[in-house]
Amino acid sequence: MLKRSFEPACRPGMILTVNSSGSTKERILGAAEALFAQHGFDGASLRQLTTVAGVNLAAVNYHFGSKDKLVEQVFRRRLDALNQHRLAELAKVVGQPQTTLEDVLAAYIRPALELSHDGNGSLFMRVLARAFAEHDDTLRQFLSENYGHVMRQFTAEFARLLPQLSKPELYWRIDLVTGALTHAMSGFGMIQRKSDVSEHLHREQTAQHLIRFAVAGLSHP
Amino acid sequence: MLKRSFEPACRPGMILTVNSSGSTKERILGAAEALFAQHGFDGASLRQLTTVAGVNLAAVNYHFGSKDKLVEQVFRRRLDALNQHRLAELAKVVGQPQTTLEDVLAAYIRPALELSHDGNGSLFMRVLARAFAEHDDTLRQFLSENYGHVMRQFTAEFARLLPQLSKPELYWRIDLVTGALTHAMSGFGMIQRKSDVSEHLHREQTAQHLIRFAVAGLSHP
DNA sequence: GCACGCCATAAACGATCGTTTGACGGCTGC
DNA sequence: GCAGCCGTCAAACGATCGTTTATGGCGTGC
Repeated sequence: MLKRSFEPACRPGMILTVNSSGSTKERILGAAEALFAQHGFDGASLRQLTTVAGVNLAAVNYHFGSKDKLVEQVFRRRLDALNQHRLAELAKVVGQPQTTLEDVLAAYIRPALELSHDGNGSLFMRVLARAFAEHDDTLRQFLSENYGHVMRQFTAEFARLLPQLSKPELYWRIDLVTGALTHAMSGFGMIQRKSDVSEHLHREQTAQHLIRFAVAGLSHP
Repeated sequence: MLKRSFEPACRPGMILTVNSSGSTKERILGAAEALFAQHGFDGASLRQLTTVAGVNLAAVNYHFGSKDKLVEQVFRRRLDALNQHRLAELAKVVGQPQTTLEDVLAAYIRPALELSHDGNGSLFMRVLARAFAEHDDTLRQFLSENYGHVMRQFTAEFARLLPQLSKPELYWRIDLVTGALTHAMSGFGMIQRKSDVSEHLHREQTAQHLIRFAVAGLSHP
């Protein structure tokens, strides 16, 4: 059921395409993303990680200070870009005369979807799904402190577009939709790869499905 | 970000009410459920676990064979009952002349909700949410082998009630709904405790919300 | 009475963990 | 030329991991 073995995790067909490209810090971050997605934060050891990254064992503590700090940087690297992207998209649609729920949801979902379709980005979505499942208070606080304002801005927009819903009701629905999206995004790494034909069309279809699902989940009577 | 420290995990206000009740095996299963929910399968050590359970360190390997087997039993104990309950509820509604989507979803959701509202059962839902996020193939196979027939039965019923949806479309929506439910159930351990007044009413409201959300997510045009 | 299975216990096993250390080469600026 | 920082490296540190072993108490059946 559990696996922490070292050797089989490095079998030939593995991801370990991360090494031999970019600086040491970037290689570590890439390998960390892949191994955290596969084996979790506890399950992935620094020895696996540095082997996959093709760097020395001590490099992690030299460049990041500790394993925990490395975890934090793995989150920061992706979430900074993701939430910036989300805010930019949101700013675009709220400026328009007739903002719809679909527009706002697209601003929330599309950036995450693009990330999950971009090679290593899909691995990060799995890391994120793991993190949500952890229910760790430290992580919760980290997310709230650094990216809480984004969620608050979107929530305010949802509240404006769905005035018939009470606050608890709205929060609840947002929570459910968030769960569905996280679940879906973290799974795309596997589903999506089944047919790589017309990648762009597939991505557009996916976006439409997710947005429609979210609209239905948020606005049903 | 990560915590595997031993001492603070056993601070006074902790869950550790598990010990000193029931047989050794049951105490171990209870403590395992709680610690796996909090710290994950890798993060929870057998030494924490046996301390919380009030049993000897060797007891786990004596009664279960290994830590992995213990994990499996933690799943079996709850999932056997849960899926049996689900099938019983499903059998009730499909026997009726006019089966609705709400009925089938209620048969799927209510048993899980009851489990998540029952003390340690809510901890198990968190364990389950973790397991889903792991994306572990071994676990996937375990679930498919032992409980796949339940999901297949429900899926067939969904397909019968939603003939306008293509198979891929249906599977997708089920996946999204499953993600939302797992996310929600695993979170109830925290949300629900905020107001313990009229527990039964709250539970009924929750069930209604989840079912309506699922109906909307599955059957939107 | 006593041999035998069942279970709890303490102690130890080897392996692996995250982290630290000290030495070594390559580079820049004086 | 050489002092000084930077990044890399092998090696070791103590701690903790899952698992195994040896011992002994306790009850049951012959």
